[in-house]
Amino acid sequence: MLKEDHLSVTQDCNDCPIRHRAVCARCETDELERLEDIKYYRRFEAGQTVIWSGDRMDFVGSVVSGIATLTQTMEDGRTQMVGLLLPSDFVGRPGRSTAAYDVVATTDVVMCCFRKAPFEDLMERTPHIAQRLLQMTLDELDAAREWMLVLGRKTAREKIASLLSIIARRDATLNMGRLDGPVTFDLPLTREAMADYLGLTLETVSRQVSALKKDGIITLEGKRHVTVPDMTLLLEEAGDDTDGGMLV
Amino acid sequence: MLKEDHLSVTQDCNDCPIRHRAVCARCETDELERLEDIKYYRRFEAGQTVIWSGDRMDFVGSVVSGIATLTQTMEDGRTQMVGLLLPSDFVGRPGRSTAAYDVVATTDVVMCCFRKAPFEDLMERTPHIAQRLLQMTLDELDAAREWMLVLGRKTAREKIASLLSIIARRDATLNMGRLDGPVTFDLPLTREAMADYLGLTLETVSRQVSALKKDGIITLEGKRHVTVPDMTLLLEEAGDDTDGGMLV
DNA sequence: CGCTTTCTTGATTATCATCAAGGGGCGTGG
DNA sequence: CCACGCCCCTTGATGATAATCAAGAAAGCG
Repeated sequence: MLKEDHLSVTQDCNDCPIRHRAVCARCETDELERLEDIKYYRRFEAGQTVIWSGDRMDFVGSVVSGIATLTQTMEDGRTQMVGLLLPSDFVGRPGRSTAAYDVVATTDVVMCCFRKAPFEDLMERTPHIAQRLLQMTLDELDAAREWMLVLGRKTAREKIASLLSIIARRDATLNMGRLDGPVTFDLPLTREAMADYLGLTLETVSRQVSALKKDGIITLEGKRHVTVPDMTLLLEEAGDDTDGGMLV
Repeated sequence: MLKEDHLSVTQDCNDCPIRHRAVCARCETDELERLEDIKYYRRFEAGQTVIWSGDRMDFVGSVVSGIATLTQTMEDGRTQMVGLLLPSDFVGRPGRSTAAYDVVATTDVVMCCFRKAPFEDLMERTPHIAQRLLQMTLDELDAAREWMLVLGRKTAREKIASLLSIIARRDATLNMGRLDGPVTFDLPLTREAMADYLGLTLETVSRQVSALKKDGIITLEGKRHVTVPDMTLLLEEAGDDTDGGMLV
């Protein structure tokens, strides 16, 4: 009902909450204006599929608010999450016409979309866009490689601790929180989504979360609200280099 | 002894075997000339470490010949391969001063290196380089995501079959081979490297290779020379969508 | 308040890791 | 040319970790 109202809330790029972190971050005023010409907002409800793998993609875009996941599914139903899309993250690949992964909204999501063909044209003529996209893609590649170590070599307990650290760190940077005292955040994922992220079953996720709680590494209020009394302990459980630079 | 000779073999970009696939692929003649000014060749012997994680990196570059690996290692020694670098692949990250991963030469390797600072300058002024690097990085990200499915959700047997398919496909495209008859190739990796690639132990790799051999999916001459009588069967073992487009 | 979705916990099983021993190829040196 | 040693690989026995199967509790929602 109010949906259409929400759609029009964020029309002006200057008021955009992701203005300085998204693919448009480096654009000058005139470049932004050209992006405005081809942009439109779309809203997706929690649980809704944004794009099916294999579907034709005629837009690319940025997550403005909410959380979405990128997943791959095998024929027999086994699924692996391969990307977690947060506000300012980019969706879609210039130069490719069909989606390679399922994109699903985990919470309500607002996306700032660009029609693909005009966006590609603009990118050819606007180095600032391509430069920013390169930077973002390199960051994602680094994240993917970190993730590969988690998937390939860590134990279930370490996997859970790793995921919690990642979410805690992100929340801290987004909300200007600090990492040297107790850290508190909400899990944006169900146990099943956590399992798909980590290559585990949801039962194992549940058990390991309980174990970390029993050992005092974390405390829970309800199932989703997590407090980490001492980040150092959590990072040790994750098997990461002892706090190396992370708390700085 | 002949080493220094080899170093000077590939001095002219026009004769370069990776000219049309590396980061310089889109460059015009004048752009290439500016790259020539800042490039130099380096050779690494099999087993030699190209860069240690955490080390200062004052160059970036392309693999000209040979194979190198990107690996991460945990404090207790567990290691995960996160990249397999083949001829034309790019090493290093513009805008970052220290290496994030160990780079190790698996075979003898020749690299075409660019001093980092001049390369970054040149990239700012040469969209053709940034564009090509973006394309290559997006491809790597796709490969990493495919790899994540393998690490997170596939069984040991499927992992081995997946790796063999990847190598077979690559060999076919490099050597203009076909994938619709028997396919033959050499494994460029030891059992241990395969294990680090797949998140397994070398014993499990050995057992699963033997099992695929016993079941007639592959045949072996020696330990490294593999023949796949029927790619369709191997792809089925890998758990991939039944040959979908792969044989085209 | 009842229903569905999400989560927890227990019992059992399967898969892969670990520990252990030995085979085969290859280069080096006697 | 052969013997020795080293590296890489194979195979077997055993054990640990996480998956599977199953039941029920808690939380969210109409």
